[in-house]
Amino acid sequence: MPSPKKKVNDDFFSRVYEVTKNIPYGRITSYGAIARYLGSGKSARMVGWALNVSHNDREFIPAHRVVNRKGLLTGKYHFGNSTTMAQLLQNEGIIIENDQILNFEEKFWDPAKELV
DNA sequence: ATTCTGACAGCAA
DNA sequence: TTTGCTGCCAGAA
Repeated sequence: MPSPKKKVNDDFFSRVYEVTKNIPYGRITSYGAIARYLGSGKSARMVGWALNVSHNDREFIPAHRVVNRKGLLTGKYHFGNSTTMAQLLQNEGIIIENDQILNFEEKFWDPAKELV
C-alpha cells in the first residue's frame, strides 16, 4: 500500500472548496460569508487564499462565483484572463458592469442560510 | 523558527 | 463623504 502523504480533507481549504462547490448555478457569495460559515468570521482573507490554491483540488471550483462583499470581482485577474470571471458570471445570469455585480443582493447566496 | 504575504472586512481619520 | 489603515488566520519563503 502506498503511503498516502496526502493531507486530510478536513483542512480549512477543503472546507472552502466544499462550500464553493455547493454554490448553485447562477448564484454568488462573498468571502466573508464563507469564512463566517466556516466559523472563522473575520478570516475572509483565508477564503480568498484557499481559492487561490483551489487548483489543488481535482474538481473545478466555481471560484468565479465568489466575490468580495461589495460584489466586486476582485480576483478576476487570477483566472488567467481578466475577463474570464466576468464572462462566466454573466453566462450564469449575473449582471456585471465594470467588474461590479449589479444584482449582487439578488443573486447572493449565503451558505450559513442555504447550506444548513 | 521567523517574517511576509494574501481573490477581505471593518473601523478611523 | 471617501480614502486608508489595521486586524484576521493560515500557508509560503
